[in-house]
Amino acid sequence: MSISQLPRRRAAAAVAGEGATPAAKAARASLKGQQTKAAIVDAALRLASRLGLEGLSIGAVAEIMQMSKSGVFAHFGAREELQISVVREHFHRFEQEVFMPVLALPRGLPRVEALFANWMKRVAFEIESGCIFISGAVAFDDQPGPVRDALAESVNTWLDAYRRAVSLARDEGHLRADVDIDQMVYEIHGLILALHYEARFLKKPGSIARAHAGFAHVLSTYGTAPAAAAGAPARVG
Amino acid sequence: MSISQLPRRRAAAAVAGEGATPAAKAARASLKGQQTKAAIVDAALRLASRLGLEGLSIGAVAEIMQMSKSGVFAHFGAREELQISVVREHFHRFEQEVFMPVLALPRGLPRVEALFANWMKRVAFEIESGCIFISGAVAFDDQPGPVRDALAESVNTWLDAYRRAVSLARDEGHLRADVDIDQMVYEIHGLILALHYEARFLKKPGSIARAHAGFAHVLSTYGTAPAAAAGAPARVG
DNA sequence: AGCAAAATAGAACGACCGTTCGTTTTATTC
DNA sequence: GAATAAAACGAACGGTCGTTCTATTTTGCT
Repeated sequence: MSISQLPRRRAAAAVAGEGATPAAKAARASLKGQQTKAAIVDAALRLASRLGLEGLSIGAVAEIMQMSKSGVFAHFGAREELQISVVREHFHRFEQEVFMPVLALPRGLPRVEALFANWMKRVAFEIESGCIFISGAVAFDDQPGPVRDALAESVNTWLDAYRRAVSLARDEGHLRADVDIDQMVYEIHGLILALHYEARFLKKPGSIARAHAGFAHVLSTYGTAPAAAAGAPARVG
Repeated sequence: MSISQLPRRRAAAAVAGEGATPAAKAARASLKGQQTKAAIVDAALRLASRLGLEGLSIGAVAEIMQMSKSGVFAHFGAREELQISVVREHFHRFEQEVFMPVLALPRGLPRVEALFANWMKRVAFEIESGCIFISGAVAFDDQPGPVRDALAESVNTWLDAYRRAVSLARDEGHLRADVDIDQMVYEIHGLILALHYEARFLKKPGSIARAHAGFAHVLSTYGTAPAAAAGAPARVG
């Protein structure tokens, strides 16, 4: 089970050889090849988190891997492919850490709350390393191409998953019947973006608490729980 | 009058010559020099809005200006100085378009609303051109130096000004007495960031309306107006 | 007009980039 | 272990970048 029907990366397909297209010289990969490629993507992901997707250079990755530039390059055939691999890997980890765990919870408000908590946890961690979904969005917002497409697809897949969770919560009666799903997710997304901005760039303390308080505030408005009807406290310690 | 006590760019100071420090070869600028420099910064600002501050190259600016690279370079002595000039110019225009007009309004809620409206208007315009305060924050969030400092100083100056306006509104009794200023501005900032993200990167329609609805929602929670007490409509057309 | 200074041009440098190519080393398979 | 294919290397190419240096033009002032 996965976050959506996103076309999965052909895993066993690479082993088959698939007709041996000469132009796309993907070829069949050996065991060692797959391992080092995965290690390269891992290193590249760490690098791209700090420097951004556009700041990702093959030479820097090669130095970390203690490999030659051409050795790293050969695994991807183009820098763009490396960038796309990084985006996919980031999405995969995001899915594993944020989305998958909540499937064990009952649908409705519990999942909506847990998804936000996991999302927050991840972005809070990324305050120090940087978030590719955020930095990549800025770097590629005006630059069409496959990297931008992969990035937008990942983000949209996640946001759609969140909207579905919110929608279920409304169906369960945990949220007001007239709640605008897009509006609620928009406001929650803003809380996350403000966290990344104020904590990572401005280095303003207390941002994590403000994100949590903002979420409680959103719930108190759109939710149907009796405790929230009177309005949540406007101040947070 | 200005948005704050931010140290203004020495305007007439450059004419004096100030002891002729040889290392800082700013020297005295002729009339023509000042004009072309201003034109360069204008072109650079437009370019940096699209490509980001780090994507700003002297060669590209020179081509737009129909000048030689070295001709452009000589006005700044370093690329970093050009970037800083762009940041300052962006701040200056932001101040003129967003902050200054509201001083004509009575303090309190009217100013808070007008500031948001102007802020929104500007960011909505920047959906097509890009916003330096947002793209620059991501590009320089992990890269210390004078450019980052200039950027953070500008943003903090603006956010502080907004916090002061909110604080006055609370003093006037237009907001709840227990409102947390930082919290409220954090949430409003999130609405702006979400607008830039969803409209410019994801190209999702209706984002502007959602930002407005989000602001109304914030006001209905922190405000004291009787109409807002029952809660604003959760859905927006 | 004439002179000093500022503005601009042009060529070149060193660094880094992604990419290509031919070779060599390492893995996998029979 | 020999044959074969994949992986890795190392050098080089063409390009862009910021920057430097020297020469030339333009401007501002008396």
